[in-house]
Amino acid sequence: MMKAEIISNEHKKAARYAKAMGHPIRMYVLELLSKQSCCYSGDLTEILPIVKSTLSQHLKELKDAGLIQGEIEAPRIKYCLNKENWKEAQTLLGNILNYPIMLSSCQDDK
Amino acid sequence: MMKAEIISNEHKKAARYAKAMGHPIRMYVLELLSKQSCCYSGDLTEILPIVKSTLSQHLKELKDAGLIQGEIEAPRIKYCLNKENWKEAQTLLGNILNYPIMLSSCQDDK
DNA sequence: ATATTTGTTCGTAATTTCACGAACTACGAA
DNA sequence: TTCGTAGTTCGTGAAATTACGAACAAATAT
Repeated sequence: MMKAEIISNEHKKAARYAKAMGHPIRMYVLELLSKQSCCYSGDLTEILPIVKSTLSQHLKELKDAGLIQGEIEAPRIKYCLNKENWKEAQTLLGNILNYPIMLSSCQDDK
Repeated sequence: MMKAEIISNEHKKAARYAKAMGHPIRMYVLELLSKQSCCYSGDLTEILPIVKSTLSQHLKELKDAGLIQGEIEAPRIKYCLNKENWKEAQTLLGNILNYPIMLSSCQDDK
């Protein structure tokens, strides 16, 4: 049995989504989109403490990870969640996060 | 109003947890611990396609992020979830992931 | 006392991430 | 056509990530 197979595609996908969420700016954008359906990157630039080229990189990462999608609404770009993949992220990450916590045999860290 | 304040401590904490989950090996370990209460790093080394020093680094990252804790059980080390922080991760990430998906005005990506 | 087991730390190297400013593209408005 | 607005891409640099093997530390076993 190949060692590598222990890591399933689901582990990889879940990790990919988690990695995309692994930055405060990107977490902010995702939270916003989970609550407000869409946003414009211009508005984000005005609010966030980074310049537009940096924001563009973060949005690209979210796009590459499949979590958001952009639609041209000239001259701006409207962003919203990629619903299909967002559901997958909910499922994959939820499977891990929402598993009932077991009684562990490690001493508690107070 | 300071731009930087837009990013809350909760965004930062959630991103920190997500980042720690953002690698297939670490995702595997967390999934294992969410289902089986504890594990030994020696057993992981035998199963995972990385050498022990690399595994040690990944476990350290999970520890530094607060998601797991280790207890010496000489000559081995027993790892389990840090329940308190795991619950926090469930809450913070759940708040974002489990928000009901809104009807978006972006065209669907089929 | 010496060897074995278990895991961490160190040194190294390749790659990726993050951030910025400057330059560029695309579009609509004047 | 020329100008302004909205974003992306490019070039750069600093720092972090990922991985490995070698060396080390700590405890147990022989």
